[in-house]
Amino acid sequence: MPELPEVETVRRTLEELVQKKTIETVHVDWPKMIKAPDDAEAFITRISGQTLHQIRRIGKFLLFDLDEDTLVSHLRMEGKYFMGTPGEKDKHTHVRFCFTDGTELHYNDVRKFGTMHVFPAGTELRVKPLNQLGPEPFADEFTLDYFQAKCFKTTRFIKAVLLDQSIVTGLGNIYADEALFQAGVHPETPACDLKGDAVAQLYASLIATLRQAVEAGGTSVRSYVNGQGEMGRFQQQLFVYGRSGESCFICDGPIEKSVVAGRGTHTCACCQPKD
DNA sequence: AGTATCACTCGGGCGC
DNA sequence: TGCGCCCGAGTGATAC
Repeated sequence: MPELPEVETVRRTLEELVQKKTIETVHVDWPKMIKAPDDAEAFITRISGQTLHQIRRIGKFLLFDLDEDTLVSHLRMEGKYFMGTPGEKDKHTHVRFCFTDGTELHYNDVRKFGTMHVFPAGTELRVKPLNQLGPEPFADEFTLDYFQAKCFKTTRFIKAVLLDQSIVTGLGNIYADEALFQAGVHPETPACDLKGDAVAQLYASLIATLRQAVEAGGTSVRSYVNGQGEMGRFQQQLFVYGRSGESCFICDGPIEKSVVAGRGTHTCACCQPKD
């Protein structure tokens, strides 16, 4: 499931492949994934003829800057982009962007959970789904003070806080579990009960974990590959995610799996004591 | 208002 | 072979 590091890797690899290409036409085989404009035909006619200038990323969203519009794309669970063979598609390819030079960008999504919105350029940050997002973990606004204040005023489990995109955007299940482990914090700790040094440790851990994952080109679990079809390397550095039943690299105790905030959660009881 | 819970989107993969 | 169920990001509805 692509989180910030995976989406950033897709952004980097994809931008090289499609920058300055002009969309001739678009084929949409699953109209339900087009959320704005209201119908897929309007989506197609609107972006046809426009040139792609750059790809930005906000949280887990990709933003394709066109001449007049911005295409906002969320990969959700298993969405992926790649340069496809013109005219060739498998049953999970739902959108094909055909460029004037004869090449095609394909959007493929087994789960069909991904979404696309098109807005007039410059307005995308003022409307859903981007207007509810909190700061990026690497942004100047995401300070320790900010994070501390958010934690201090809620009784929710810290894991739920980390997954809340309106508090900090880009974290998902993998990096939430990894950051909590590295900080030695139990995911079911009420955020307001965290000691000052635990908040600081967690703040540092989540930034460091995400930074390392971006450097490694993301984590390949399930089917994630970047825009050029390559796997990420960060799975070699996971301490807890997907390791239930295996032994902890630090203390040799068992990695346990439970459900916290409605999500499968991986912990080491010894390294992340509940109190 | 903040919080918790659920339904919903979907299909591969699983257990039985 | 086939059925029911789980998983999960995000949104929206509901209830307290």
